[in-house]
Amino acid sequence: MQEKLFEWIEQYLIITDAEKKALVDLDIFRSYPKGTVLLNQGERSRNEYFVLQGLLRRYFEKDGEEKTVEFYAEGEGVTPICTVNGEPSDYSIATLEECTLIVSNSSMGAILYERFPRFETLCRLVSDDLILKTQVIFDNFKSSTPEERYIHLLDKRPDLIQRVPQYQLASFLGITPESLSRIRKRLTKYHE
Amino acid sequence: MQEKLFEWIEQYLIITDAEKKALVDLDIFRSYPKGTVLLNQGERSRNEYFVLQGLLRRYFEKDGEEKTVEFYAEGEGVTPICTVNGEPSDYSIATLEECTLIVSNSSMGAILYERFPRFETLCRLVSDDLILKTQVIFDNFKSSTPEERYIHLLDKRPDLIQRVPQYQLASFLGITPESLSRIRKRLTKYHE
DNA sequence: GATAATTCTTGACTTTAGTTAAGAACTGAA
DNA sequence: TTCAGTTCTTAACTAAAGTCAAGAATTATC
Repeated sequence: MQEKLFEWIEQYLIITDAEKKALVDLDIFRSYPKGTVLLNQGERSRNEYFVLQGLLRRYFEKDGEEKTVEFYAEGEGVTPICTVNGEPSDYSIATLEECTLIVSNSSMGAILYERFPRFETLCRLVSDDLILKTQVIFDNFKSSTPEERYIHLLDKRPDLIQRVPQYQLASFLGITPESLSRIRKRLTKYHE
Repeated sequence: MQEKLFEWIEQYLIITDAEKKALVDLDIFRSYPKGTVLLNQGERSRNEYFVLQGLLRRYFEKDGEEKTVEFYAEGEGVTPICTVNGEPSDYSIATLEECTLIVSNSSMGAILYERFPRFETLCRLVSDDLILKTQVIFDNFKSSTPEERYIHLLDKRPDLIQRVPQYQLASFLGITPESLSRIRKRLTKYHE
């Protein structure tokens, strides 16, 4: 399972065996059953999560509604966003499936940075990459209609369509479940 | 003018005089008149821009339309997004006002990282901060109506309303200029 | 200061999303 | 297998955004 982590890291930076060992020694691998709430909106936590197996959902409550804003599948990580400096989190995080995760916190990060300065390089590279991806996604989102956004999702993250309830997908696309249902109907009509 | 840069940096990390000098020695301060296109969609460039004075706009062409996706005012920087590894840029960048900018490229970054490792820490902190801000903005955007998004903009970046043509703001909000015009009308009606 | 170009507003009309409500389809647990 | 709870679809209606076109207001240029 930890091989998945190393594979992912080595997209960015080749690491030594000593560095691998340092990571494993932190004892950060954890499993959770489906439906586990890892973090509740309003709670303070410094944990960060990286998905080795399974699917996470990040969401928040607004006007009594649950708004789903992001999913994290294998090889994706919940950045410190929800877990900053002991501030109460704006978001909740829950597992949508049984999950194997890497759970770390900033003090572990500090230890790693000190012992292996290259981890800081790694984190910067990962951050820069994430900024880039997020911005492209946001820009596309802005300049698309709900229908185009759904088609785009079908293209880019087809797994989500299978793994996630539609009302959560709808929220993720910034529309109502009813609207998503109609969009799907519209698309099948013209596609067959 | 360079004081502005140091002020901004020291939100994240206090730097020494030697480090300040290293920055200034890179000779990175540049001025551009209003309307200068710094980067054209499709061009390759490794430059990064940080705004000391003035306003930048990032945009791209889609269906023959110019889609404005972001503005960068004083103290904001165009991250390497448009300027990755010699890939043709997905975006254009232009000045909306006369600008004083810091123009740097990744080779300068590499020099700095080597001579002053703390710059890598700085960049990571800045990146993490940007990820956080961008995600919060995106999440709000997703779960808001166009009208709410405009009200939010009024609240968070009132300067933009003054400094940017409305049709570019509309695009930035993901709507048509006509729609923005009607939203403004609606709001003044109920507000006075 | 007159003219041209750009930007903004308005109106009429079309399309799509939001809302509310009902019921169908599916899922999971006893 | 049945029942309850959840999720998805449909329908009727309302509200808002997109589109197209015209003209008003503003800004830039000579």
